Amino acid sequence: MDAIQHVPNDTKPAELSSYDINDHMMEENDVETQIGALAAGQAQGEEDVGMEITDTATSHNDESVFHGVPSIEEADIINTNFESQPNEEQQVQGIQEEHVDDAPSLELPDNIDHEDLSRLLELDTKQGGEIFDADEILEHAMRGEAEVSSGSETGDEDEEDKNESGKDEDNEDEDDDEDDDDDDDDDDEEEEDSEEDGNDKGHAGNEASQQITEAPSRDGRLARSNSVEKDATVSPKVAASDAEDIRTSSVAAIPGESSGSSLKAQRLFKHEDEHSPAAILQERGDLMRRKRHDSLTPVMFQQHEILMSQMQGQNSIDEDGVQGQQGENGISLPDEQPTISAYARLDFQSFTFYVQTLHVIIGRRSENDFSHKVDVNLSPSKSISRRHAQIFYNFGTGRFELSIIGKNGAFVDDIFVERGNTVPLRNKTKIQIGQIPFQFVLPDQEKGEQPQKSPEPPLSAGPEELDSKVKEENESKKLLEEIKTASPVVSDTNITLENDPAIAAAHAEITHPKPIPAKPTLPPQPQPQPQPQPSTVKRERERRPPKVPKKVYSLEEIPPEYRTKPTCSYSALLTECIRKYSSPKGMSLSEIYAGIRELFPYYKYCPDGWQSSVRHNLSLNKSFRKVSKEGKGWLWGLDEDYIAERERQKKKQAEIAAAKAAAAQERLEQQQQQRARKAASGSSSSGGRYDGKSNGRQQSISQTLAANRATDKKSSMNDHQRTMKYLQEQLIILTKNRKGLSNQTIASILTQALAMTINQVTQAAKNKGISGNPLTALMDKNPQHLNLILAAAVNAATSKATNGKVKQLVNMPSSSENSNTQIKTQTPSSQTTKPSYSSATNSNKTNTSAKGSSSFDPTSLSRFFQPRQPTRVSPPSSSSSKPTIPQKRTHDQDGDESSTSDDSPDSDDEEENTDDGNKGSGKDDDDDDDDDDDDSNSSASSGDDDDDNHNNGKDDKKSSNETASNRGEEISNVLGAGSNTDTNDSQV
DNA sequence: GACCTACTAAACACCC
DNA sequence: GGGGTGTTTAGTAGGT
Ligand SMILES: [Mg+2]
Repeated sequence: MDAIQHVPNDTKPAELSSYDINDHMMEENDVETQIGALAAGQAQGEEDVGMEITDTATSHNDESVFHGVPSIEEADIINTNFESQPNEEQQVQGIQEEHVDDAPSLELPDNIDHEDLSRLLELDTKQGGEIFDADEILEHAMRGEAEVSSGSETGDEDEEDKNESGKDEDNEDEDDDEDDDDDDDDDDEEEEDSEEDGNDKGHAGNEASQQITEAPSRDGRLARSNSVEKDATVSPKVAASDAEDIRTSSVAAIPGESSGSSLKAQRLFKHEDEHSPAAILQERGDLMRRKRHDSLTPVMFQQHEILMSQMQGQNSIDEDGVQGQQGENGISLPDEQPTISAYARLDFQSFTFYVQTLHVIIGRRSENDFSHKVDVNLSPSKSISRRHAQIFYNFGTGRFELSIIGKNGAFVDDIFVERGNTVPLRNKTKIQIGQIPFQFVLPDQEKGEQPQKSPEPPLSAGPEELDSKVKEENESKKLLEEIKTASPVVSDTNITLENDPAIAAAHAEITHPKPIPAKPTLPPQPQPQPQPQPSTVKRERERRPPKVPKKVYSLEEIPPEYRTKPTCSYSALLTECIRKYSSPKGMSLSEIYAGIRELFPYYKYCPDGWQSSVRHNLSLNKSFRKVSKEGKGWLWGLDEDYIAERERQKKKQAEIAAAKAAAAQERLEQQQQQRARKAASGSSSSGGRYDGKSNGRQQSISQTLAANRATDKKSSMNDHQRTMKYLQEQLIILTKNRKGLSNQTIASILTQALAMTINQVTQAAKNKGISGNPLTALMDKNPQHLNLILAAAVNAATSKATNGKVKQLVNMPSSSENSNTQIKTQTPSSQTTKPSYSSATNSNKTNTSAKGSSSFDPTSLSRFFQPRQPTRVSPPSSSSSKPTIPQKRTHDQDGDESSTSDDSPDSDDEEENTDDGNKGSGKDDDDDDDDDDDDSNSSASSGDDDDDNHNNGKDDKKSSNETASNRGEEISNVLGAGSNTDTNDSQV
């Protein structure tokens, strides 16, 4: 127990997890304080760091408590503490044991293929990079949180880094990214851990630490064993006892998936974030941290076990928890198995660090820096960067890889690897960072039967099998998935899970000790596992038979962030997933499922059914192609050519659109000028509409694709185009006097103003229950009002764009007189109504609208509309009922609660399109901001991009402003967006 | 109301 | 033969 208590998973923050070599030797100082901070309070007293931590952990251990989950804060604190702490921390993270070199040899199969460094390098950049990308986001979030919670530490780190070297900074950045990854991993782990912890009571959380230190107390192990059960299947290999451990590990494995996912989790978070804003971010951060903490623990694959066992029972966990000591090694319980579950271990001269998470950061910890997560603190030597290297599991390659972040590089198998390079790690790979040599050791796979078997690996767990068996993984993965699902909560949600009793219970089940060794099984809740299983081990499958139906989560069990369906389409999901996790060989369906779960935890909790959609998408969407056949099915990959083609088209169209827009603007300006001069009364016709089309919309690929269709729509477009044209013209007029603002600024202002106008009008109309195109209606019926709105929007946008330097670009008509002069010029292009600007009349509305020129007041619109109805009947009520904002298939949201429901969104479909992907893109927008960008890939976009457009339409409404503003694109663009996004197609 | 897009579900056929 | 996989079709829902 103690041991378990020692370090609660929770407590461990990612950082916590970190293991300092130094720590061992060094002090534990800070920890205490931090610990004290821990709110839990429990801990504080306790002890030394370790204890304290433990305490918290302990408390947490109790499921209830645990669930209570240490608030993020606590977790964070803890983490920090841990960091500071030496021993425990060490334990936590990895498991460091002192080690006896002798560790039983792990036999590692070399599943991992060794590749040439060069090769590796290549890989690194690619794959590794991607992974990290996701993390980056997380990191940001994390940092933010960190800052908030912890305080400044992050800054410290950075500073330190800087101090160290400019490069370091870079490294740090990288690190950050990595960290993110780590976080993710950790998170996953944490989840797992948490679960385990919950079950184990602390152990789980501790796992990492426990493992590390402890030899695992039996209890812990037992608990694990429970978890192990799940794992069991996974890694049969290990001896029975080991098996148990393994199981635990497997459990972890399960989590592993999650863990694996955890990496992605970040992204998920992002997505989630999308759903929920800042709060979510914070949560993420918290999660991240927590996860991290937890992450320390986790996993476990059999390998670990194996390792452990091999290592000797050494570690074996003493129940007691010697945890910390364990590091030492040894000991242990043979039978039960040592239990440390880990994906791999790092054998240092004086200690051993167990890699229990999918991402381990190796570097130099600065005492005050909590922000940086350093799982393995090599030395205070400046020659070692804070984040000098990171070991992570590359799902794409299915193996662990070492990415060198530190400026001074490192030696891998006696080959110098410069910073920025990534090298694959295989069993017994020698690594030297600074003056510290160590060896990367994988657990024997043999024992486990298949090295990887562990299921999860696929995405999550990767480690296990890393290499080989991807396929097998599939199965295992599935298992894992299931397992995950079972435990899911844990993993993903950490937090929530904690909260949820049910979850806890589930966890408990999972962890339950009972089973011990042999049976793994997963427990997902239902799990029958205990069943007698064959003795042996691991055959999860055996257990599976009972196959646990996927657990149905209650709302409470699902973390709030994961209750809503991601807004992105399946095509976007798939694109992102494949981009991020796929190996050159492609991804199997099960891997894809796992990847999606990782990226979007929502899918961990929702009822099955989405897989069908995924398959449907893969088949129909041309962006996805079969890469190679493996096992029952194919390995899927992205059809980059197709995607690239689409991209090209997209760009092309964008360029064309831009050109048109520019031309149109000029024309308009000229025309307007002429008009002004001539003062021609009826000038109405502006001359060619400059293509309404031109509105500037850039056609996206999808659009292009859809172009054909678009034509059909043209008719409908007319109004839209006309309206856009009108708006564009008006804007141009309104911004004639640029007041010295740069074109860019003006463009931004125009964009924002347009977006604001569209949004406000649209929303106001919706609120009023007006369907149809309110802008057009307004333009036709009350152009003055529209002009005022535009003017107000322009001023608001101007103020915003210039940070208040220029509050007005347009002189708002005090009341009646509008500044209309300008406005007057205009007329809605074609049609009809020409606004009689002259009158500036409508002061009322105008005024309101005008309100601030600076302040844009949409409300005025409502007024407008109300009366207006004539034009459209708007049953206000009904419409009103609807959410004003057109969310895309927000249903989800609505449904959010119902996880099951579907919500969802978007998607792709392609159908015809062939395109496939196009559709998805819509979301992208959102994503774009977030992810895409980051990823750059735009990935999502890529495949889906097209879709995006479509989506855009929907989104646009919502975010039109944002997008527009963000992008600061040209007016035309904005228009395009604003109007109907979909229109894109239409545009054509 | 017609069309689209996106999603879901189900039916089938394949393959392991 | 079960189950995963891949394809196809039908139906639905929200949006334009
Ligand atoms: Mg396809």
